[in-house]
Amino acid sequence: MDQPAARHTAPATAPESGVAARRPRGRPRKTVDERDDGNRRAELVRAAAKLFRRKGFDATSTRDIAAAVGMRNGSPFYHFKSKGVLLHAVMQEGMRAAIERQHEALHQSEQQTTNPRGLLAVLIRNHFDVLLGPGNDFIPVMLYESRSITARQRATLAALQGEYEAPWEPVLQALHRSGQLQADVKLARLLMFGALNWSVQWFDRRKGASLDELTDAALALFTRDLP
Amino acid sequence: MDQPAARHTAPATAPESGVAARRPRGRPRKTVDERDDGNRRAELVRAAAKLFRRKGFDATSTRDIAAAVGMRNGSPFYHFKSKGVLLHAVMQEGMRAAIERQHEALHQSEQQTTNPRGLLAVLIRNHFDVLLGPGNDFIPVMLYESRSITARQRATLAALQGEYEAPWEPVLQALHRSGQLQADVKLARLLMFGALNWSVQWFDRRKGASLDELTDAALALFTRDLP
DNA sequence: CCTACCGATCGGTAGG
DNA sequence: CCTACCGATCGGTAGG
Repeated sequence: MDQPAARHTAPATAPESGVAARRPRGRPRKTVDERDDGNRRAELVRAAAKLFRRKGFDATSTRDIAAAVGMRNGSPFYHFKSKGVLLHAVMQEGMRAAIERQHEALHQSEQQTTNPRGLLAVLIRNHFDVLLGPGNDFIPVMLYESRSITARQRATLAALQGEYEAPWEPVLQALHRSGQLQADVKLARLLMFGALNWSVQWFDRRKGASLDELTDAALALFTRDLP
Repeated sequence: MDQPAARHTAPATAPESGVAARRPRGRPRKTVDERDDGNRRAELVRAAAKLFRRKGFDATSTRDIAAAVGMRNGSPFYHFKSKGVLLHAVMQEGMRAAIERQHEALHQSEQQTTNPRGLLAVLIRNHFDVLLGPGNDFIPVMLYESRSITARQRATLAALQGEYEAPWEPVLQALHRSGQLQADVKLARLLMFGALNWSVQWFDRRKGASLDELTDAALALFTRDLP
């Protein structure tokens, strides 16, 4: 069923290159210069996303995450109340960035593209970027670790997901009306997102198709030419 | 991105109905009657599949699994050398059953159906059954816990997956030749399986579409009528 | 953000 | 397959 992808056995506790060295030691906490605090938090989220994606949420210890940013065992809890809150932060940050990125992609192309098929191409291409672009670990974590968040956390994410999916709806409706998309729109959307999201499992940036080729294939698979 | 699905918070340690009561207490092990041993092993695999699916591999303890079949803490290790071997057994058993089921589905329909689109319908419908049918936890576990198996284990599964996918290839090729499938065949196969496999994340047997309706939608989405 | 630590859980094993 | 147990790991906290 198309489910390969090597298990990265991981160098266990290798800290990010040089990060530990750059850590300002005796600095008083919470000075006027808040950049430091904010950066540390963002570093934690980024490192957590990377580890959660590679090893899974349960298999990643908070000690792993701390080590990745050059902190000691208990220090992540200074920034996040619990490991679960950190996971949620990864997902939220991922959705926030994805929504913004999609906005920009649509805005940039709106000058040239107005036909539904072109818009779908933009949406799909951007979605592949969000899923498979270098350093984009946030959304894959959200997609594959949703079991580990609470109902309340899931609710706030659902709102963001609705925001993300909103621009797709009119495009799919238009394609359906013109006969370029035959299937039931709601089921088509679910199946389409599945096809795209699953690419996380098999896509390898180093070999095989490019994201553009992937987009072409998806578009050819899902839509037909105007009758 | 279409990623809801409620988290089954689970009744924690409710044993299978009556299983514990039926356990033969003082029976000597390994008598001529080997049925018992085989059944216990199969029970473990089934219970493990159910728990692995609901809570994830890492979040499921071997104690959970033991309790689910009315065993004590260490007893699963009498049947399986390690938790990882048990996971692998779940996946293997799932693939074995899926392959057999697919064989039968193709055989049964071969009398009536010879056109590629009809065959694809049979394959997709059967795949939905394998993924979403009642009690079918094995394949979802394989799809979503592959990170937790070793490279060697993955290799044996890859062989089975190849066996499972084999009948799809000529069907997709034929559809491509006739113009009913436009996209590149290899990428189309990967995207299609993604669309189907992802249904595990959102499909709810109790509401919404039936597996037949799902199959229709997938077929309409992926293929076009003969030109 | 570090130090030092606690309580709980877990995979697995010996020995019957 | 049970009993009893070990060593390791983990999330989280107090106190500075």
